[in-house]
Order: sequence, then C-alpha cells, then structure tokens
Amino acid sequence: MEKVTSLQVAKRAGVSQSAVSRVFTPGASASAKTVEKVKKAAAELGYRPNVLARAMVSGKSRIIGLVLAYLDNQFYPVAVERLSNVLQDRGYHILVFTTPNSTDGVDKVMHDLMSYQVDGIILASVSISSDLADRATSAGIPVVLFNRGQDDATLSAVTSANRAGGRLAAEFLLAGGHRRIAHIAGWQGSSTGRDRQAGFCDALADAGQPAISVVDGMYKREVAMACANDLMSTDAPPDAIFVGNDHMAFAVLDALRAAGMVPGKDVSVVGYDDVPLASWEAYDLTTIRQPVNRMVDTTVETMLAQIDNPQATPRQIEIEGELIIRSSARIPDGWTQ
Amino acid sequence: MEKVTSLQVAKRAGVSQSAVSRVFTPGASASAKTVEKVKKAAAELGYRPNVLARAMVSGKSRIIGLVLAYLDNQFYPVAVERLSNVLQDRGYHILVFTTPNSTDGVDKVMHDLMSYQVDGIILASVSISSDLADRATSAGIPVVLFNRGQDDATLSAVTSANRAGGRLAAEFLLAGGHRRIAHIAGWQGSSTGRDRQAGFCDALADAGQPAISVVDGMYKREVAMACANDLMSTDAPPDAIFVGNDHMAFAVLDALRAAGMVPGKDVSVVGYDDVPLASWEAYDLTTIRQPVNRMVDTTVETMLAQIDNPQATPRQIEIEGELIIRSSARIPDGWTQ
DNA sequence: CTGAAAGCGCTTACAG
DNA sequence: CTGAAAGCGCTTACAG
Repeated sequence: MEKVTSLQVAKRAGVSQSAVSRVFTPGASASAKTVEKVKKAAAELGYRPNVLARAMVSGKSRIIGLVLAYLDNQFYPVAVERLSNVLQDRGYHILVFTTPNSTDGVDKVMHDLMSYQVDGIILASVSISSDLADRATSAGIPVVLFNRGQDDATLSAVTSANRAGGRLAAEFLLAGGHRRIAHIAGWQGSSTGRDRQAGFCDALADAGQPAISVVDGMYKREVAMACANDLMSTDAPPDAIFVGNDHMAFAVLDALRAAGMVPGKDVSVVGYDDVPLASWEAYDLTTIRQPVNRMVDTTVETMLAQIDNPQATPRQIEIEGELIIRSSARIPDGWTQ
Repeated sequence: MEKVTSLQVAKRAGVSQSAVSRVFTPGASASAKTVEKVKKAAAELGYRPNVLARAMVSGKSRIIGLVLAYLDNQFYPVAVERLSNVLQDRGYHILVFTTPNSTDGVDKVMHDLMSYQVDGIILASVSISSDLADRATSAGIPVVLFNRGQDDATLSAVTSANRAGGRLAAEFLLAGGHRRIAHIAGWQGSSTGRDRQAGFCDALADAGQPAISVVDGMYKREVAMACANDLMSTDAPPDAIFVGNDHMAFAVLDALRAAGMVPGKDVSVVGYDDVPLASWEAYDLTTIRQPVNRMVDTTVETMLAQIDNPQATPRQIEIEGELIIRSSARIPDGWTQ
C-alpha cells in the first residue's frame, strides 16, 4: 500500500503517463475515453497527484505562508480561521510561521518561507523592514500585510480605516459630554496603534479638547491594566478612556471594576476591533468594529491578483470601520443604534 | 534576481553540485575548505536549498498537516501557537486545514493532506472514522489526535485525564455541600465530552447524589446559554453546574448574572480547560486545567517518534489535570489553594 | 488527442 | 573527501 504514482495508474489504464497527468491537469486535453479509463484506474489505486512534484515543475506550490506574532488577541484566531477557509476554497493552503515581532525573528522566518517556495506571504500583526520586503519582491514572491500598514507603500496592505476609526471614537466620546478624555494607545511600533491614536488625538484637538493623557498600552493586557490603574489614581482621573484595541479594553474594564467603578457610568470605555468577546455580557464593550471578514476577503483577492500578475503595483486598501454601541460608554442622545 | 539553485552556487564556488548539496545536508561529509567556499558563494548569491526538491527525493517534506474544526474556543489558538513554535524549533512547519467536523469534511481534507506529502497529521478537535485512519496509516503517514480520543485505539492520541477531571469537579462540588448538581456536558459526539461527563456522573452516583440534570451543550455558546436558562427556570433549579468546557461556562456565567444571580454565591459554576480568559476578573472561573503546554509537547514528541519509526505502536497518553479554584464556585473548607 | 522525452532542484549511492 | 549520474513524480513543449 505504498505511494501510488501516475506511472502505475498509466499502466493499469493502458495509457501513457502523460495522459494520466493531463487528466488531472485542469484545462488539459484528453478524450472522454481516456478520462474515463484513467479516472477508473486512479480510483482503484487511490491515486492522488503529488502536489510537491507538481510544484517543482510548475513553479507553483499553492502554499501561502502566513506569519503570525501572537494569537492571544482574539482578532487573529478569527481572522486565521476565515483566511484558511477562503484560501482553501481557492485551492491554496496556509503554512504557518510564528515569530516574535523582532527584526531578527521576521528575517529568519522570511528566509524559511522562501525555501518552501511559497506562492505568497501574508504577514499578520507583524512589521517588516523594507529591505526584507524588497528581497521577497525581487524573488517574485508577493507579500501582503494584514492589519498593518507600511510607510513607504512598497507592499500591499489591508487595514481598516484606523484614523477614521480613531476620529469616530473621539466624536462619540465628545458627544457624550466627556471633558477629561484619555487614550491608552495601541503599540506605537505598529501602524494601527499610531494611526488610531493620530485620528483620535486630532479629532480631540480639533474640538479644542486635547486628550488629558496618552500612554502606550503595547497591545498587552498587563500593560493596559497598569495604565488604567495609573490613570485612575491621579488627582484628576479621566471620565473616558479610548483603548487601542479590545484585548486591552477588557483589561481596562476589569481594572475599573476592581476599583469599584461602573463602566459606562463612572467612566466610559471604548475599544477597537469588536472581537466576539466584546459582545459577551460580561464586557458589553462599545467599540469600533474592524470588519474581519471583508478584510480577509480583500487580503485574499489582493494576494491572488499579485500571484497572477507579479508586476501589479502594490495596493493599500482601507476598509471602513463602524461604531458598535454597547454599554461600556455613555450613549449621547440620538446616537443609539 | 531569479531563483538561485545549487548548480549556480557550485559554479561560483568551483565545486560540483553534489558538493553544494552536501554542505547543506546535515551530517554529510565535506572538507573545511569546500564548506567555506560553498558557504561564501551561497551567501553572495542568497542561496537557500529548495525544500520541495529536497522533499521529493528524500520523501520527507518536514511539513505536518494540522486539521482544525474551529478556533472560537480559546483553548485552540493557545495550543496552535505553541504547537507551531515547538515544531518550528524541530525544523517542521504546520500546514493548516480547516474543516467542519463532519465525516465528509474530514475525508476530503485527509485526501488533500496526503497529496501534500505531509510527514504527519495532527487532528485537533476533530474526530475521524477508523477506515480513514487506516488509510493514512497504510500510506505510512502517522496520525496523532490532539485533545480527542478514539475508541479503538488504532491511532495515537493525547488528551488530559478527562474522566479523572470530571470526578474532581464532582468531588469539589460535593465537598462544597451542593445538593442539586447539574451538568451541561461537552458535545457527546466527542470523547472529551463523553469522558468528562462519565467521570462526573460516576462520582456523583458513588456519593449517592446523582446529577439532577444532564444536557448536551454541544460546546456551543448559544446552546450552553439556553441550557442554563432552562435549568434555572425550573421549579427546583440546581445549586451547582459543572460545564463541559470554559467556553460554555462563560456563557453560563453570563446567563446567570443576566438573571440576577451571583455565581459562587447563588449558584456554583465549574468549567474545564482553564483558558486565559478564565482567570480574567470578569469571569474568575473555577475550572479543571488542561495543561496545554504539556499536551502540546507530548503531541509533538509522539508525532516525531512515529515519523522516526512508522512501525511504532500508537500510544494513548493522558495528562493529569488540576483543579484551579477561583470565585465562581463555593469553596469548601480546607480546599483553598 | 496522444506518447516519448526533457527537465524542475535536489539527494544519494557509486566510483575514484 | 569529491564528482558524475540516476532518480524522486510530475508538467509541458514537441512530434505525430
């Protein structure tokens, strides 16, 4: 019951090995009779074309490398699941590489990726140096950033409209009559963290009510929690906090409640992402939704387009977010959804 | 800047192509001088051996197929992250396949997996028919079940000690003086769901206090929530509920609170898994911990052992769990950790 | 439509 | 230690 090859199928079917190959190659020409004989023999033998051999000669592995830094933020598992499903429907599969979000880590991983002859690389929650990007590009491997932007725009990237989302959060809090607004920002080493902060702070400044405090929460639960405790223990604590993502916002809500405060009454909290947990009763978090499904679908389309046409110029796509109003922040009159 | 092959490196280094191959093959013999020349040329050209070509001739792809049904239960992302890290350290990578947990789905996926010439298959949260298992085995591809057992033991499987864990939950609740104990069980189509239920119910029966109600929560949030509401709206509601996993237990806690009850006071709730969220203040769930890290490490060891020796008899390994006491259930005297 | 043959980029006996 | 050569399982011009 060892490996069965196209040659064995050919013998059994009484045709040439090339004929077998053609029957399993979409778009190749074979007579109905040949197809039938081959399919029959293949079924009897349990034959499946060897994807690796095919990849060698065609130069297409139908494997997409996915680089991930962490999965503790629920946004990523959700995205990965859909990514895998969508890609599978298109005949591709995901080879996963995890790495600390350091230059060295990403560098090593990119090298490994290339030796696997992947057809493309998706970087999720990972930043990349531009010369590394250049290397992939010059090796003819398309790279798409998911949920992360890049300053010099040499790579395709799919994000939500983070600045606009930041503004939206500010407008909502302002409309709610808050006067002392703070921001526990997303990691400033990431474009998402910087952009959300920029949009948020700009909108507050435009309204003549600059943030009373802006700190980097690093996208980490512990850091966000410490930030929240620090903020609340000052002489003049904030009456509202915009938090760089939901994962940190949950920590902030936990910290506030532990200090005896009621979110949405004593302090308003707004997050970013709208992960499933945000809608669970225990948190019921008001947040800016990142439309994961559309982001993933767009990422896949962009990837496949670049695989088809490696010359194509990289595209930076922003998907509009949406404010999801729940109970963790005071609801201004007329804003109810 | 196209693909660089071993032949190009050989020319530049002034050696044969075989020599280049040997330099990149661990354990092959090459003189120090050759190694040096080749490494230099390779570095200059940016050469990396083509893993696919290597896989073709060696028959080893260094790819492990991972089949997943869903990622919404936080237990799996955590496990996948570590699995990827551990495997990467050993020079392997994960090719992800997602599938609905149906016979058809798994069947199709297994076929795909084989055509990718994976060195092994890890099934997580997925059940498999025994003839499918036979097919993989006879194709020489080791299969290891993660967090799922199998009745006929033809496959290796790594789980926690689910029956013992169920018993532990029962003993804890009994010691807490509860008299009306219910169980919202894990999906009865899975070994984990059945085993936890069996251990739990046996222990209750042994104590002469059988469960007042046992229902299947299907490992789904909505189902668990509905079950909790049903249980609590009867004439004689339970004073304690053991829930088949944390993911459902969170739903139960949400439902109880929505009904105005205080978990740990009005009703005790115990979960299973100890996912990170269980320790967050909003839930603070008493639960049976599944030692993810050890389960993953064991899975990898088992997998690699079977790759090294395909003849090896499959092993079923159970890893001891542990009760983690928090505030969602009444704490019996002397049980504090 | 079909078969014989070359070639994808490697590893690995086989001689030397 | 080293090179020439066969071969892993396919796809794809090339003739017919």
